[in-house]
Amino acid sequence: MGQVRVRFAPSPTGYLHVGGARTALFNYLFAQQNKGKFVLRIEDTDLARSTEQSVDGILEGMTFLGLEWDEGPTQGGEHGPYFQSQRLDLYQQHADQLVASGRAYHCFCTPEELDEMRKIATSKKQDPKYDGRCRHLTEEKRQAHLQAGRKGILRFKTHSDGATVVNDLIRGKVTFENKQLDDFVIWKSDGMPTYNFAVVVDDALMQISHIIRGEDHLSNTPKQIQIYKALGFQVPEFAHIPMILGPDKSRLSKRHGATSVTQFRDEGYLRQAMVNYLALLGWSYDDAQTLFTYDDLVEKFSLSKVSKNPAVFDIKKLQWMNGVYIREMDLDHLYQIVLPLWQNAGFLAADPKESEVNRAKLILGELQSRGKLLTEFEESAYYFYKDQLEYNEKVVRKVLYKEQAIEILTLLLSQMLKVDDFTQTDLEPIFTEAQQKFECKLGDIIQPIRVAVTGTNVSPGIYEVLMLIGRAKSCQRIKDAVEMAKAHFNEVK
RNA sequence: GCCCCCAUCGUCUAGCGGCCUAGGACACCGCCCUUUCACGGCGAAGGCACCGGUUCAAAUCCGGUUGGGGGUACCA
Repeated sequence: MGQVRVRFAPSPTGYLHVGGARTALFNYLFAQQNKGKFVLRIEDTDLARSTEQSVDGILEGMTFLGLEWDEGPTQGGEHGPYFQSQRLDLYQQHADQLVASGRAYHCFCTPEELDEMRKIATSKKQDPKYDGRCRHLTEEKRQAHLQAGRKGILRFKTHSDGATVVNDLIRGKVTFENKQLDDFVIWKSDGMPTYNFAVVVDDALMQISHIIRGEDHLSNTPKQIQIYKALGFQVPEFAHIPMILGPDKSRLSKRHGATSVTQFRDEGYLRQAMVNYLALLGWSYDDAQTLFTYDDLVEKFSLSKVSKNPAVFDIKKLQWMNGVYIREMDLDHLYQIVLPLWQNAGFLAADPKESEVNRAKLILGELQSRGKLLTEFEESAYYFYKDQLEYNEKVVRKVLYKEQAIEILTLLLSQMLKVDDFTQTDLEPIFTEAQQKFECKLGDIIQPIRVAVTGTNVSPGIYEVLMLIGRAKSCQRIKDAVEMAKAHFNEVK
């Protein structure tokens, strides 16, 4: 076997979705593992639907996932160009070749005629295939059509006898009867080649050795194989990986929620989690390992372990995995990632002082095991930074609007103002003494303070929270809470 | 309609004829830890789609049924 060359060939008609990303990942891993090349090619022959914006989105998604391509749009390569729209002359040459060799012919049927043809066929319970009526057009008629200004299209003359076998690396031999195929279009009237034609010319010319793509392409493979052969190209290896489905088992799409990888990034997912999860969608290593580093994947990935059945995308597992990677990450690294988010939220200055950085890391350290998404750290950190608390009304009513809560807060407030150092060592005794005095559980002391200081009943340990918020602000908030509770009781009366 | 692919807990999967009274992970439930929430620890529940074969023996091989997915475009 020569050098391994694989490719990812998205059409820029939308963002990079998880299905495409997973396909790109498998290609990337396979290339890395075999010291081969990973090619990125943009299949933009659909003039109506392709957009530049989509190209950017796809590149952005790939970059986020760390799927670096060896040849492609940005840096080129010796088999370029890498946009199909810039390879028209190549397709033209090969189409001419097929016409010259008698394997392709002009067809002047109108869409209406074709429609009619299919309807009749269907009503007669026959396959709605093209009947090949233009296959034997005389040269005069052909010229006449051309003279009349009809552009026409090109159809491939398929072999209808025998069978075409796709030797799939994942599924084994898949046999298609050639009589199932009709003379399909290879050149459209808008002057562009069709997918099934362009993909073959490109993969052959780009010397792709293994075509790893979604299972939705399996049924089209026999057509492509016939073109490979008609053009005298060597047929590459194929590996059709299973589809990714939504929770309702239908093909994953926008209506299932987030499906573009950049959107996942924006929602706070880490590259490692995304890659790890995607890798496990349709592939597994053994019965024990679920966490894989990039290097691990490159080493352990194999097409033979790719499963044949479609996989349902499970956001819950992705979230769990994201949490795992957040927890595993060392604090400095996590800080670097969260920094821009916090700056954006106004928590930290563009160029924070060292003391601020240290405090931010301490806060983040407390939050680290409590978040599954990076974006959660914005909400869970706000009371360390913002002066104005957003009280959770339900919680306030339940915890603060109690006669005893006012007493507890008042007592603790006076103690906290007196204490030498605002640290756990000095703070803890205050709480335990209060607990004894009120003859209650420690939690009954802590919860009112927590709500007073954070506005909610969920936070890191209370001593850490107090220390990180600081004496002045903590005491002020407790004072505010007491006022608020008192006001509530006055109102009730 | 026709063609192709697929079928193990709710989900992702291990399993490639006896090691399976089917293993792991997520989710769910319970318990522990505890100062709330997480984290962590322990435990429970939960599956070989169905029907026939082949075999001493089948989740594993074969056939059928059912179900799901894909293709059948001048989309890719």
